[in-house]
Amino acid sequence: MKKVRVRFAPSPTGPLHIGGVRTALYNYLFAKQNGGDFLLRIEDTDQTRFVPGAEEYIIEAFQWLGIQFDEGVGIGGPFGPYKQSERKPMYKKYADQLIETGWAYYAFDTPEELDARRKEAEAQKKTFQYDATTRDGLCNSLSLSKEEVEQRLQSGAPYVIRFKYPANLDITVHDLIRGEVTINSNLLDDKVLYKSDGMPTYHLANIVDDHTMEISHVIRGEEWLPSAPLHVMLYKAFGWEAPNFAHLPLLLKPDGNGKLSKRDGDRLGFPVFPLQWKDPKSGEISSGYRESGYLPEAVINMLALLGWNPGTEQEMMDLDTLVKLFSIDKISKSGAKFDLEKAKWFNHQYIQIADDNLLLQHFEKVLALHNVKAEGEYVKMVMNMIKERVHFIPEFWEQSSYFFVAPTEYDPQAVKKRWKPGTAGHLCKMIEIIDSVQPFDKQVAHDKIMDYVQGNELNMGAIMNSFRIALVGAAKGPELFEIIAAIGVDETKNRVQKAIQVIEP
RNA sequence: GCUGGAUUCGUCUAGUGGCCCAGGACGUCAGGUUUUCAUCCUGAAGAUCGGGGGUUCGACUCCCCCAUCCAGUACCA
Repeated sequence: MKKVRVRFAPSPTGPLHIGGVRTALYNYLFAKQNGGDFLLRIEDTDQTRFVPGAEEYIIEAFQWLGIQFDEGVGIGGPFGPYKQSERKPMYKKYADQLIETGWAYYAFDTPEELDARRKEAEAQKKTFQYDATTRDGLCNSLSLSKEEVEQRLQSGAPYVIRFKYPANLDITVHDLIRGEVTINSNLLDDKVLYKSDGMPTYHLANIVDDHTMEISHVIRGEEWLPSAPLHVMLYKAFGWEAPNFAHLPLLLKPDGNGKLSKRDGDRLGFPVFPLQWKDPKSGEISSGYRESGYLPEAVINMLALLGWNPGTEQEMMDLDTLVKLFSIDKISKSGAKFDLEKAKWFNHQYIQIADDNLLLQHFEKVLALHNVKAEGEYVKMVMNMIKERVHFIPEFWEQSSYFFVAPTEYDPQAVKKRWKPGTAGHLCKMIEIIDSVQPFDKQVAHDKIMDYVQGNELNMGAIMNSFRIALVGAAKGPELFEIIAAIGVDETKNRVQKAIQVIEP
């Protein structure tokens, strides 16, 4: 049995899409479950699409998520280099080998000529295809004489190397998720394997690398399914054993249909990228899960369940658990829509079970962002009082600001509902009562206030909520006497007086 | 257009011929807890299993046709 080796092979053309993260996650889970290796290979054969910073972004994203590679770019390993641009010299000989064995041929047609052919065909409602039926009419080593080919090659004329499909051959791809997928070679285009700029295309580089890196399973997005027959044929042409294939369903946009794209995220209010990304050219910023206040564990859990399930009703799973439970045959065949509400729920769950110290670090960062300095124990106490209310890290502030800073505004709706004529008088009286509890004890204070409220036949809801408005600025937050205990009696007095001044000028 | 893939509650999904007049989760709604908000608890609504034909004693599950959606169709990956 061959050792399990899988790879994640993005191209550095921009930030890593969340769908790509899921693909990587599934690869990781599969590798770890089978005691295999997981590698990162950068596929940068298209020099025109290279985006600076993209590679670093990819590495940082996986660091944040806690998904570790065993080999690859940034780590190294026995099968390096792991960046295709650095492997450039080795591809040519494989392309030549295919020419020698008759599986490929030189083509000298210019992009313009081919473009014209395509347009022409389109005008007749047909599709132009570079294949067995058209090869002879085009400019290549199959249609030209040997001497002519030789002469063109020697003169340095630009050329590409194309794969030569055998005519009318049924090619079957065995897919771990979809079963057998068969297509006839007559329907396939003689794909370019080697470009005129001296770089291989994805197809060649991918097969050569997967083979030389001893990849056992290719787990990738469904968008690759149509080119899988080519890959199968390439393995055959080289006489190599093909890896197992698994084509993952796509991640769809939450509304309507179609692949989740960069634009959808900011349009619908959720990140499409793990980390925030600033486009180096346009300066445009796309939000990231990390910056939006997601915990990596939540992102992983949510992503894992988009297209896979453990077969039980368990939903909360950390990385280690996922490694244990994952299985390719439980991956679904159809695309999954991203669900913001479910993501939110997951994040809330993970905030509740997060390690206190880790959460504290997040909380302290949020406070620093709002220029608040506070003593550690106090911050910790506040955090535990409010954390069950927060779904995303930045919400720590809106749920806790009044523990650090007195409110300057009072929610008009709450005021309208709870602040009645006479409220101010009662609040003053209550302040006196609270002040009389020496030393302050929240239970004693609570009981005394209750006596006052009942003794004066007041509306509990109204009076207590007006008190809350004065302290918090809104109708929210933990138990009132907890808040008083936290901020102190003096501060309580100040806030009540200020509220009366502002609300009843 | 052509080729391939997919199709179960709004969403993610369970379901591999009888246990399914379809189960769970998120969301929604209602009630409870909380003096408020959030949380939490309980309950409810919600899918004629895309449509139509078969096969079978019996189909969400097998076969065929149709429809719809998605992907691919580059010297991009």
